[in-house]
Amino acid sequence: MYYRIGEIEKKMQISIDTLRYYEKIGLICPERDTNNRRLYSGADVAWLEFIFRLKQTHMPLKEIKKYAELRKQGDETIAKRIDLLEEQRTRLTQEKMTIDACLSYLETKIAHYKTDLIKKECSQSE
Amino acid sequence: MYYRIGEIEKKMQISIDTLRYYEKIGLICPERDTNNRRLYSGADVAWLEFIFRLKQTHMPLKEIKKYAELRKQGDETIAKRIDLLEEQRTRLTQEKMTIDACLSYLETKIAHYKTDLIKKECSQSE
DNA sequence: ATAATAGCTGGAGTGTAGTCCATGTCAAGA
DNA sequence: TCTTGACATGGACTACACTCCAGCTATTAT
Repeated sequence: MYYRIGEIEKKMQISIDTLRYYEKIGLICPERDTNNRRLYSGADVAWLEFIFRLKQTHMPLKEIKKYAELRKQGDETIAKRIDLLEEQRTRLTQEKMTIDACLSYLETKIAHYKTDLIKKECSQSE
Repeated sequence: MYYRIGEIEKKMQISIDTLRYYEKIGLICPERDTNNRRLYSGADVAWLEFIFRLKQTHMPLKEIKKYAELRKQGDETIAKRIDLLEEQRTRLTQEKMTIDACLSYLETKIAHYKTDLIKKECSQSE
């Protein structure tokens, strides 16, 4: 099953321009039909989904590209790819901790503001 | 207690250029000494810490600036500030879920690659 | 036959968040 | 007095990740 660029745009949340940009920087390389139009395979779709996930979690395209390069080089690079994925796992675990720290900071701040608000209301009703 | 820009740079992980940039876009407005040099108060430091946290969790400077504007306008805006902080809390909770989804995706992928590696080793030892 | 639709290319432009640089001022130490 | 160090300013430059545009081609619908 193949998809054309417009179908991919609708299927996933990636604009045609972005898809072409990703190709330009070497992230993805779909086949072409006889009229030179891009044909994205099921494997391409899976890869785009992966890219999408990595981007959602703030991996820069440069990093994603490293992984893409390894994919292109074939099975010899599987060990290296595992390394990259494990690094990313570590980063994400770290990031969750950062978020938790920020969340508790927010809670404290919100709580402070709320008591400020109550004080204000009291003084106004005097 | 006041700090000069070089001290702030060392104290926190923010370069002098970035500190001046933040001032330019109106995020922070330190006092000045008689020689026009910036003097950051303890409150400024606390505010920079807050900015740092928000940035760590990917809030764009524009959003941070909204909050900064409300701060400048004084106590009347506390309710609005609570709204912003609660929105951010929602976003971060959401983001944790995104990260978890990506993490389980990574686990699956790593597991697949590892079985691939084992297969490869077996076929090589034949 | 013609017009609309979907695609192509190369290249320019945009927004975000800095980062760098030339030039200048001021205070303190040798 | 002279130099060094820390600061100031305005403005140019950069990296990243798109986004837009002009001009072209091929397929489909009327």
